[in-house]
Amino acid sequence: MTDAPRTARGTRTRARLLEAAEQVFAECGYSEASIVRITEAAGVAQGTFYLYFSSKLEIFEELVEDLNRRVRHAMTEAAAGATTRIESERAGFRGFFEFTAQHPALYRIVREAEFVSPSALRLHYTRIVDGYIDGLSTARDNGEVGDINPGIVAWILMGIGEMVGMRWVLWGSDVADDGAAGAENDPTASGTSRVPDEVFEQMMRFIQRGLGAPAPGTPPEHAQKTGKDRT
Amino acid sequence: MTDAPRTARGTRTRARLLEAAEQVFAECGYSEASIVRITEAAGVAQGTFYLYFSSKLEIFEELVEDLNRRVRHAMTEAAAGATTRIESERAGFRGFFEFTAQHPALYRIVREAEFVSPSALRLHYTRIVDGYIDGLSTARDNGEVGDINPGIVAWILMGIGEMVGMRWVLWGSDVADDGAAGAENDPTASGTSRVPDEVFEQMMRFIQRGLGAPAPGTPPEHAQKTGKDRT
Amino acid sequence: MTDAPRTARGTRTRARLLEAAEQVFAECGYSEASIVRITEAAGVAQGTFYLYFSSKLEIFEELVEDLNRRVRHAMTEAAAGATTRIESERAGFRGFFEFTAQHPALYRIVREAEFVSPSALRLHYTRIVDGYIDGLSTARDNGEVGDINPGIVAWILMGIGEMVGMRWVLWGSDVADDGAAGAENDPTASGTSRVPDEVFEQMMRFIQRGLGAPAPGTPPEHAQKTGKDRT
Amino acid sequence: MTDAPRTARGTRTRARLLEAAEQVFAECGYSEASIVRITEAAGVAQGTFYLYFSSKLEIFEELVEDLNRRVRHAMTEAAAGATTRIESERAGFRGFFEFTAQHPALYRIVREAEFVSPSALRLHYTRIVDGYIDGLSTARDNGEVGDINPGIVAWILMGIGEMVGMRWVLWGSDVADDGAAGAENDPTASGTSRVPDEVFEQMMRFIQRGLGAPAPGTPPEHAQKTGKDRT
DNA sequence: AATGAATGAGAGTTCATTCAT
DNA sequence: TATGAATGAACTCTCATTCAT
Repeated sequence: MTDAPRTARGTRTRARLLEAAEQVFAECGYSEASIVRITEAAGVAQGTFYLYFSSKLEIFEELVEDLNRRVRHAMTEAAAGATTRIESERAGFRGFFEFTAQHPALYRIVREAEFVSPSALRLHYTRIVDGYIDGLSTARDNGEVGDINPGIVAWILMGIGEMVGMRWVLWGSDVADDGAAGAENDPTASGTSRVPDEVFEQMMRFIQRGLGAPAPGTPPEHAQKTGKDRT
Repeated sequence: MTDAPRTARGTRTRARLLEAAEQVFAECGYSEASIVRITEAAGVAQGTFYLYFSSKLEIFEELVEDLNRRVRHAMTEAAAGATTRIESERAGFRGFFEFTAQHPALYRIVREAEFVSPSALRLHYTRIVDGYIDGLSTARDNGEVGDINPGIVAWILMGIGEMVGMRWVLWGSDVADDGAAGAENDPTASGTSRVPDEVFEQMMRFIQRGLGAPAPGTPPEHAQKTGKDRT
Repeated sequence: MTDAPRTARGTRTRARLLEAAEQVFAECGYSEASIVRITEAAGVAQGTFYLYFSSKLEIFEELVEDLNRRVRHAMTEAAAGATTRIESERAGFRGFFEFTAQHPALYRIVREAEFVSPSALRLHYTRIVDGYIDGLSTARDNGEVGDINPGIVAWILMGIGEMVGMRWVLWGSDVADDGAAGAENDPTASGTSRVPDEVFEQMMRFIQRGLGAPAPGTPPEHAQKTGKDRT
Repeated sequence: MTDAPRTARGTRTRARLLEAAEQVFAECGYSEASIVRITEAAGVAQGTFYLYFSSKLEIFEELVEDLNRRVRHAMTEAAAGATTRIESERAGFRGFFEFTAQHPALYRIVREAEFVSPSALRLHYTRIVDGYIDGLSTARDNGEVGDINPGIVAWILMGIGEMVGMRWVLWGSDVADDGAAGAENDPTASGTSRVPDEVFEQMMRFIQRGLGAPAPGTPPEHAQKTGKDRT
């Protein structure tokens, strides 16, 4: 009754609907987004929507799944060339922020998903977290980080990334915010993401210390202790 | 055209509406919540609502403001007796999680606010963050933590608290989640909040290290203590 | 959330909706009838409908119930003055046909109810049938009719009345129908109903005989046997 | 613009559509039935439907026509071997009930047809009635029944059959119904139809008497036989 | 201060039908 | 002959809001 297109034309239409949905959801959020808006954006009739999706919720969940796949891809892709744990972490966060900057939908959609589709929300977070867990477990076993519990610390990293991403990528550096003034005034951010360098560095330094990781270039046996010496 | 009640009866009605709204918003989210439901829960007629609030948005924003005031109160109250920075931090997080456990509305409402009232959302986060900034600035000047940028690190702490709160307070410890298995199986959480002790301790250790703070029981002259000296 | 009006105005509106619904259902049948049509006919807004009825089905069922009550009232009322069983039967059918002529909705609605609300349909028939059963049981015990099973014969009477009503009241006497030509050409029907006299008399004679009832003015002891002698 | 298939394959497809339609209409009624459902049940694409039928109404009317032909066939077939009028009547009703039991569609569809296609409905009834009229006219001329008006009595028989069929074939014997209790408890019905024997016998006795026909086993010179002589 | 009837725009969804392939 | 994508009007139903009482 719905779902899989059987011709090339159908495939194209379905894809256009998904694109339109991402755009509309990002702009107005789940509940303000309407099928009319989505189909208008996709340039098809309302009825066409129901040829491929059985409800607004269904396309939403597919979209969350899709974005999740893409953000994870962006993160692993970014981290691909890294040789040390911490480099990989840096690259991963960079990838995350850049993806967020390019697809603000991710953030907006995911946060609202709490009410719309709790299961989709959990799956999204859990999948990303699982990636962190893998990396952290390996790093711990290699002595690259301290004796942390990866299943917990992964959520911490997730929280940091999400909040920093919201604050600096989504809101931008022009937000009135006493106290971080220095950073605000410097909109020069590396890459395409809008996280100012100082913010990114502070964040990475915090994480590194938090993980009990040796500073870059420091012999591994001094790990946590000598973290202060760098810079 | 609305707003301030002029009699004691009116004051009571208004309060009942706010209470009902918190409950209804927490249960269904902003857009699913309807005035009918709120007025029903408050035991008044639909028209009565508009005697005290000019729109659904208005009561929502007032509610966010109210919750924000209360969560900050809970945090400072909890931290009141603390003598060291880290103790205060611990107590603050404890207070935060406990409040969240008792008022899941906070989380749910705030996360959806992104689309409903971005300004309310920002105000909420900013106010909490400002509290962190104050504490962190003082701590840095006292040498209790490393030479961090409080305007950035505050957001990091916010992110950690929010994600851990979502994961363990809102979702509970019974969520399937490979990797943090040990923690999951131990639902003994201190206080009324549902964050398992191990999770809480891991989080605090991460934060402490991240801040460049001396580990508890560690002689202050060592490693982390001097973190502030750099730069 | 729906149903009972609390003011005189509300009561009036609800009644207008029911009236409009009867009219619209009679005209177009259940599925072609739309809430728009009903509310337009009632002169209220669409939303108003849902103040008093939670769905099209609900108003339909209430209407069937209502019509059922009224048709039974019309039948018993008509039969009130009758002294013998057969007189009462005659009067009852007369009442039935007259009501049908004035409220064609009854027929149309009830017949379509098979798909819409089987329970309402059954209740409708069962209630009328129960009336027949009572009358027939008494008549049998009095020796006014033969040794029939009232629980079966009642349905037979129901069927006769319904079909004759459909054929002559609803379709009218102007229907092309070879074979009953004589009756057709005589549109003079007693009372306000449109069942031609000959049809009514044939029907009553059939029923009388079928019941094993003595012809009017015949001593009861000859009951079935001498039925032929009358006229 | 549509209609007649030109190949064997087309003929098969058309037949499959009709079959599917009967099934779907019987299940959901006319308005709830959708072309999608019919085509799905038939295993063809939606567009294919319009190759053979120009509209939903058209297939409906063809179906009513078809069923009408078949039910009449079933009735005449069943009555074929009968030697007396009353035997033939019995057999005819048996055939009718059996057909109804096997094709509940007949009932359901026909009753809803009132709104969908009044002309089809009338044609359906009229044709069956015409069969009765023929039989009754002959019987009357032969003195097998009283001096009835076949054009009227035929409709009476139709009504009896329809109501008994609805009550016992469609609803079944397990319907709560005070008064006919004895019959309910005996689900042993002859043939494949579900009309209990007692119900069938009561019905036939009623009809026989109503027609002024001699009871079976009654010497023809008595009572009912001479009913025709009156007037 | 409080009520609850009334509104009407707009939501999601269905479906008979058309048409290019 | 057969497909299935596409249409768009129509449907039922919801809800924030207004207003007479």
